[in-house]
Amino acid sequence: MTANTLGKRTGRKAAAEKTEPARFGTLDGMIGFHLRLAQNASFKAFKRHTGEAKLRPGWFAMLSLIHENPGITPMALSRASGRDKSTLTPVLRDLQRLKLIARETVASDKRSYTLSLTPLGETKFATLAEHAAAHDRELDEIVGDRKDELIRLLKRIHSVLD
Amino acid sequence: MTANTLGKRTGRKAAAEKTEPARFGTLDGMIGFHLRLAQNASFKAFKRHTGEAKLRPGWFAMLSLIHENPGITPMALSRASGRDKSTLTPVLRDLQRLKLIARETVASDKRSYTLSLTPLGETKFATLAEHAAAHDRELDEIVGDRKDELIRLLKRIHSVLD
DNA sequence: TATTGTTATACTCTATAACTATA
DNA sequence: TATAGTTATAGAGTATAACAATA
Repeated sequence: MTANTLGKRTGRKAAAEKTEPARFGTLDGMIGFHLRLAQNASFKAFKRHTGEAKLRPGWFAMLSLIHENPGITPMALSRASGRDKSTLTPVLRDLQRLKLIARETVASDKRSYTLSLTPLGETKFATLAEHAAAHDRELDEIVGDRKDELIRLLKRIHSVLD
Repeated sequence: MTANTLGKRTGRKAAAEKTEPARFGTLDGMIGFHLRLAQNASFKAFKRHTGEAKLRPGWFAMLSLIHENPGITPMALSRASGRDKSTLTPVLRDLQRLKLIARETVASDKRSYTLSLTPLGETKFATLAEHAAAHDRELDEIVGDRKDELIRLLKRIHSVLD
C-alpha cells in the first residue's frame, strides 16, 4: 500500500492521491451526479469562506432576498428561495433574535406580515455579501467565460423540474 | 389576495403564480445559489422517478461505483463518491443487509475489505439504472446540446474546490 | 373553503472526533 | 506514526401533516 505522505489540508483532499481513481461508468455521463458533487464542493467552499463570519449557509440567501425585496412576506420568500414555508420559520426566528430583520404587521391581511432588514441587518448583510462574493469569485474563476451559460442552464433545470 | 385556482401537482409548484416574482439582486449572478436550486430540483425529480422503486438517492451512486469497480474498497469508494468514509458505513450495512453487495477480506491488508455486487445486486442495479437513466434523460432534454459543456464545468467545480 | 404562518416530526446527506485494529 | 474502517454525535437542508387564525 503506497502511503500518503501528505497530511490533510483544511478540508481539501490530499493533492497527490497515489491510488488510481475509480471508473465512473454511466455515472460519468449523468448530469445529476455531477450536479451533486459540484454543489457539495461549492457548499463546503462556501463554509470555508464564511465560517469565520458566523454566516450560516442558509442565511445569506434569506438576507439577500429581504434586502432586495423589503416588505416581502414569508410566503413570497418561500417561493423565491425554493424552500417550503415551514423551513423559513426557524431561520426567521434566528434572524430576528439577532436583530437583523424586523417584522411588521400588514393591515390588508392579518395572517401575514412583512419583512425588512434592520440597520444592523443591512450592515451585517454588507459584510456577508463580501464573503459570499469572494466565494462566487472563486467559482467564477473556475468556469471562466462560461458563467452566463452555466447559470442559464442551472436556472432552466430549476424552473423546469421544480 | 388573488386566489390560486390550481391544486398542487405532485411536488411541482403551481404553474400560474399570480404574485409577481421577487427580485434576486446580486444573488441572480451567483453560481452557488443557482447550483443549489438546480441540485435541489434535480434531487426532488430523482425521487419522483425512483420513489416507486424504493431507491434511496444515496444508493444508486454506491451501487454504480461498485458495479463499475468490483473489488473496490470503502476508502476508494469514499474518494470516488466525494463522501467522507464515515458516511459509507451505514449505507454499506444497509446494502449488505439487503444482500445487494458482498464483502470479502483482502489478504494484503487485514484492515480493509473489497466490495462487489451480488447477482441480486446486479439485477437490482440494472433496474435502478433504468430509473436513474429516465431521470437523467429529463435533465438531458433540458440542457440540450450543452450537456457536455455543463458536465465539464460541474466536474471542474468539484475537482478544483474539493 | 383556501391560504398564511407555526409547530411537530422525520428523513437525507454530510462532517468531525474518538476509537480499534492493523500497517 | 499513519491508515482503514466503525461508532457516536451533530448540524444543515429539506419535506409532510396537522393546526389556528384569517381570508
